[in-house]
Amino acid sequence: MSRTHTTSLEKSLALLRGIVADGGRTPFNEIAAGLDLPLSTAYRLASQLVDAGFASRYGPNLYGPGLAATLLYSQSDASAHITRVARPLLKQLSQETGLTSHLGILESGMVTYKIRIPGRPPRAASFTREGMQLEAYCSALGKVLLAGLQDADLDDYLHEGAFVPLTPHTLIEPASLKQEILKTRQTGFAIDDREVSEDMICLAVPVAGPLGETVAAVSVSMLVGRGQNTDPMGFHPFLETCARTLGELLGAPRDAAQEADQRS
Amino acid sequence: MSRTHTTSLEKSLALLRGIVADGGRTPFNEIAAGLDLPLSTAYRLASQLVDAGFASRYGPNLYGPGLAATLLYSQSDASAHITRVARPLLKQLSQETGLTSHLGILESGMVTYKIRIPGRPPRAASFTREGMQLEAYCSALGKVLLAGLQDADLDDYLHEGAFVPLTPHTLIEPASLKQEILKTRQTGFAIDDREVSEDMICLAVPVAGPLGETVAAVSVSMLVGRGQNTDPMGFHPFLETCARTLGELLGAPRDAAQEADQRS
DNA sequence: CGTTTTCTCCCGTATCCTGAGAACTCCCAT
DNA sequence: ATGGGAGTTCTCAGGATACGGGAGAAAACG
Repeated sequence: MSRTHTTSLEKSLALLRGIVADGGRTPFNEIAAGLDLPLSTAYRLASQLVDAGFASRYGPNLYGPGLAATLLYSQSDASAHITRVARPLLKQLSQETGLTSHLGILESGMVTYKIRIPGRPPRAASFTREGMQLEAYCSALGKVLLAGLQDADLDDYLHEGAFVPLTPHTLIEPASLKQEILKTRQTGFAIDDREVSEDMICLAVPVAGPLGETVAAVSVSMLVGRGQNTDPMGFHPFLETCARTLGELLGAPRDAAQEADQRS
Repeated sequence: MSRTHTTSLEKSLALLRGIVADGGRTPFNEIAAGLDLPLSTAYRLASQLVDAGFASRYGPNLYGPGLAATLLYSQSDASAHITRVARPLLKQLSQETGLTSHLGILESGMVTYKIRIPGRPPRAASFTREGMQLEAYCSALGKVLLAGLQDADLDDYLHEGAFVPLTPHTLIEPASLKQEILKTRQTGFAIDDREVSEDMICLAVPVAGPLGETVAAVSVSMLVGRGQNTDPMGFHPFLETCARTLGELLGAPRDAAQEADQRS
């Protein structure tokens, strides 16, 4: 637990993280205590962070994000970064499974499809395009992403939405949707069984970010004809491996399995 | 020039700045060279930044912003920070001058009034409110903020706009607007002489941010009756002092006077 | 005005950072 | 294949420099 052999830069950056984490609400002495930093050291480091513009003094016992760093990072786009890292992995996933794979992120209540890798053989009538947006409630990707929300945000979504059925299988009851999403949190995957299109089944799992939170989701889609009852769970290990690898590349903590940790 | 006595954290943060500065376009060896860092040292520091999630490896000789830090800082709002720091200064400014003072920032082509401190005596019919948005081309604040744009962005603005005259004095010709803005860049201030309202004159100056760029503008407004010809330039020193102090609090470089440095 | 909390400064010590160079890995041109 | 060059990591010894306990300003508090 106590990582004794921590270098000075590590300490400073951990401190910075603590300072910026919630916009400067955590008292400084708590942050320092949480990192086992002697106060005198913590102050010295903090004042250097301030000098460099990465942090800022908000008040007594209070630091917050610095303007320089805010401006600096405001130009960089998280989803672009994820997309860039993810694309080769999804290509491999489609290679292995022969299925169409997607990566999606949640943007203001809608799923944005950032990556789409066609399966083999490339089925003609696949309707997704990169960059397109789709309602979240009906797709496997969407359900996984919704499962990653905080409880409060999730309830907001469920209460405000007008859920239109795309197929006879689409879930449109807020109650059963919530049920489904809670189940997703436990199992770590979601299935779309012809809920968005009559001939399509999808399986999706979350991708963990640096703090273990869900930053994206990946899925595989299979077309189903009449009668043939293919089970998507056979592909789950491939999908899971892909998502975990991606998460690690994005800096997710080691143990961030398919858990969804929900705070108040 | 060569700051020999630089601490390790300073070096690391300077390196990080260089890495994040333009989304990972600058080759790593150039950054290191620019900071007089031995390559071996630079690599060591960079890999620590990557481990901490503040930077990310984009490719050979290429680093970029890290996802963890991007997510971290994406929650913090630059304009809120500026507003918080600026408010007491504007209060003092209004005290000293007896005029109504404003702080505004540019948001997608419009000026957002973030702070409004009423003058003395509090004139009744002042039409600005905190949080309100106004077209940029007709106010002193707007002209200063436009003057802070890159040339390309400025031209975009001038070409796309439909400039509606609010008073007979409003400039609506793109050419004369550009003229006015170029003059503003040189002089370091802008005047709105009854261009937005028949009975109001404003004087505005830019506020410099951490890189010397314009991040906001402050102004004082005076009501003019018929005949009385008050010269707003008498208040310029007060305004200038306020803007400079604010800039320093925001981490502006010492020498960022009223210069507007324009890059290609 | 006394008391508590926050914060800075000092200073000897040991730590850990430094940076040249060797070594390794790719990648490309020959 | 072979050599060369750029990119990257590793090693290591010496010394700068970061560390952190503690004293005591300096604020906030009551």
